[in-house]
Parts: sequence; C-alpha cells; structure tokens
Amino acid sequence: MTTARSRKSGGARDERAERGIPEATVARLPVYLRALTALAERDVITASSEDLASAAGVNSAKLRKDLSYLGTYGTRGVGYDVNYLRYQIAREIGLTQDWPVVIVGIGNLGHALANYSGFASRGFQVAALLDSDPDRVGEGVGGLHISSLDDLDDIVRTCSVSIGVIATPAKAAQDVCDRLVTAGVSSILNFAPAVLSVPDHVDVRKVDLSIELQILAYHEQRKAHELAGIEARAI
Amino acid sequence: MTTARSRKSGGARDERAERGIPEATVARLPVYLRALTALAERDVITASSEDLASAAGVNSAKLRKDLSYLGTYGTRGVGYDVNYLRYQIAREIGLTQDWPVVIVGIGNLGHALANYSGFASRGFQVAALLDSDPDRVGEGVGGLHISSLDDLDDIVRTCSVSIGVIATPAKAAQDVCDRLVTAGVSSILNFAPAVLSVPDHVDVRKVDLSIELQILAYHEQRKAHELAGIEARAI
DNA sequence: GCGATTTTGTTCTCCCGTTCACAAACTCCT
DNA sequence: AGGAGTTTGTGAACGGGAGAACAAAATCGC
Repeated sequence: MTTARSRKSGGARDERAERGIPEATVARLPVYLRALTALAERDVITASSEDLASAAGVNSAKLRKDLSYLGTYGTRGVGYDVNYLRYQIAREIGLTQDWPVVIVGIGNLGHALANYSGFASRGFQVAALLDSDPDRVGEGVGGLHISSLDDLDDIVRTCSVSIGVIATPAKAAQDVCDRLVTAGVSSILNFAPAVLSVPDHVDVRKVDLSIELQILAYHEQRKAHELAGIEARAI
Repeated sequence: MTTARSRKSGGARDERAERGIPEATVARLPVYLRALTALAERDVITASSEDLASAAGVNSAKLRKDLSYLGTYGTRGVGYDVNYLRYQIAREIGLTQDWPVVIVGIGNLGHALANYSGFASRGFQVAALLDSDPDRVGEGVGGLHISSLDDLDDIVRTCSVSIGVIATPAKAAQDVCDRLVTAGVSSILNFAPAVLSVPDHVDVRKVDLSIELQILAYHEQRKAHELAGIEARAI
C-alpha cells in the first residue's frame, strides 16, 4: 500500500472542514495526534479506528465521528494511513506552523514550564520568559534569560506572539492578563488559581492543579461512603 | 443576621445530596469554594447567587442549580451565608479531612508540585516524594526528602494514601501507574502525556499542558483564517 | 399586619455530545 | 469476476447539561 493517496472530492475544497468542529472533538484531536505519532515511531503504516481508539483511550465510534468532521481520510475495509492522518490532524489544529509563546511568572511552575521539552516538540517555542521581580530579570532559565514585564509589548510585537501563559500567583493574574491582552495576545493559558475576565475575542483555558485534586477527593470520599453504606447494610 | 441556622428538613437527612451530583457540577464546586473563601477574607457575610456567580465566572442560574444539588442552603430574598455555604461545599467535596498524596517523578514539574503551596492550603498534604532514580533518593525538596519507588507500598499503607500524582516522563507513566494501583491508590492525577489504563475502581484525571496549548492554537488559527476570509470578501 | 421587593429553588426547553447500528465501500481469495 | 470478509462514515436515538423563566419564600417599610 502506498502512503500517498488522492483526495476523494475533486472539487475546490471539502465542505466538511468548513467552519465548526465541535469543541469536544477539538479537545481530542491532540490525543489522536499523539497516538498516531507513537504508532508512526513504531513504523506502523495503517491503523484501524479500533487500533487508534484504544491507543487514544476512547471509543472507536467516537473516534470515527471525530475524524469525519475533518474529512474522509480513511479507507473502508482498510483503516487510516498513519502518516497521512497525522499530517491532516496537525494541519487542522494549526501545528504546521510554529507558535511562539510567552511565559509570565517564573516561579516554581514557570521554571518547570520553561524547561518542559513537550512544548518545543509539538510546535510551540518559548519566545520569552517574563517576571515582574526586578531582581530576577536577567537570570537564565532553560536557555533563555528572564525579561522584565515592561518589555512585554515589544516582545509580543517583535515575535508576533499570540499565546501567553500565566504562571503567576493568583493576585497578579488579572493584572498580567490585562497587560497581555493590551499587548495583543489573544489566547491565554492560565495556571493561576483565579478567574480571569477578558474581552470576547480572547480565549482563555485554565489549568488548576488543586481543583483537579479536589475533584478526585470528592470521588474518593464517595467511594468510601458507598463502601461504608454497603457494610452497614450487610450487618 | 446570625451565621448559625437550622436545617430545613427535620428528617434524618436531606435526600437531595444522596447519590449523584452531576460531574459538571462537581467540577465547579471547587471554583465556588475559592470564590467563597475570597469573600470570607474580605469579611463578607452574605452573598447573592449573582455575586457568587460573577466571582466564580459563571451564570447565576447555573450556580443556583449547582448548589441545589447539595441542599437548600440559601435564603430567598437574602442570599447565601458565606461561611455556612463554604463549610457545606467543603464537606461535600470531602475537604473537612486532610488527604495525603504521593508525588511520583521529581523532575522539573514534580519539583514545582512539591513546592506548590496551593495543595497544603486546600487540604492536601504531600506524604512522600518518589523517584526511580537512585541518585536522587535522599535529596531534599520543599521540606521533604525523596524516597525510592520501592518504598511505595510501605508509604501508601502507613499513611493511608489514596491519591497519587504522576509527574514522570510518558514512558514511565503506565508502569508507575500500575505500581500505584497495586499499592492501593485509587485516584490518580496524571501529568504525563500518556493514556493510562486502570481498573474500574480507579479514577484518573489528566492534565496535559501541550494539549491545552494545541487547543488554543486551533482557535487562534481559526481566528486568523476567519479574518483572512473577511478581508478577502471585502476586496 | 400587609403589600412591595428581593432572591432562591425548580421546571421546562433546547442544544451538544455520545453511542448504536447499518449501509456503503474497499480488499482478498478463489 | 464475484463472493466473503472488513472497516469506514453517518443517520438516528438517547442522555446530560445550559439557560430562561417563574412560583415560592423570605425581608423590609409603613
């Protein structure tokens, strides 16, 4: 079997991908991408939806439906060409280009993020590290040196940064957020435990470590209660 | 107005909280809790659903519905007693007790997590730091010293740990996960970019930094395309 | 005490996402 | 070439969550 293949529709473009992949699907595409990369590294040429689904930890029907939003990239009776699909998903997500990001707040977490190799390997490059503490400016972290928050505008303009990462304490988060937005950043990944308010055109995603633990604690507590209930009933 | 108040139903217990708060609601309770804590620190006694909702960044109808799953803790015409509601939510999530957690994989991220003060302040205490690298065992990080992965079983048993955090490279994640499960951990927070397979009784939540960035990149790309489309049409 | 006002708790409707199930499409073997 | 066997793509049914809207309940002013 060849890796190259011709697109089904001879028309100008596939209408399916035009405007609007469901949010839930978008959130899973990176997972599929990772699964495909793992398969490619093991020199797997073709994979069925069942194979891919189990590698990605989802149901195969869901995977097929997700992929159908992008276009018809599979072959019935065969499956999906790993490298071809990988490219199509990467293109859809926008990983055929490199995205410069700035990280604001170089504390423990910012440090870890600056050194995280997973960013670079997936098309994100750290354009700058920023901190408001003047004593820290100039310090070297992971091959970069820390810049002053005052240089934000210059950096964003010069490097065409559109994505910012906030790793500051909660109290500083909204202020930093405002400055990022003013500088022209339109996507923000927020690690600070704070609710950010932004204009409509700005996207915010939040990652909150302690919230995740609290959700686990809730379920853990329920397991314990349930067990106690069963035991009580058994007596 | 007094802070203390009597429960509405004189019966044995409120049936509402019995079994089953929607997952989406559970995920928001920690956010409400944080908003309430912030209000309490400013000595606010009472807050309406509107106040709380805006502090938590959600719609007030949604907040009221969420809270109604826990019980009827508000007072019509008045609002919610901040401290009382705070306690009720904390109890519901299971934060009236302390949860010991173990962190496995003390690299950049594990380091940051070990030093993160947000855990301790929300009822989670780090019981142990574990790493498979023998050269690292004994090293001190954030007031604790790193233990060997081989001590996992002892630690989990001795400290009654039910929550584990995985901050290892992807390749080690499944193995570490299996060891955690075998040792008796039944909730896992996974920072490694890998799909974990676990028995039914174990809960897993994943936090994936690069996936979050990829989702932002997708939307960022769409914004750019949309803009280009509008410009093209305008010509 | 009573009407006006405020704010909760809940019902109803709508929408998004998941899953099932099957026809269409492709390969392989004889 | 044709039938058997696979696997995709998708229509349809289903379930859960979001938001609007309103009745019930509490406070406040007179």
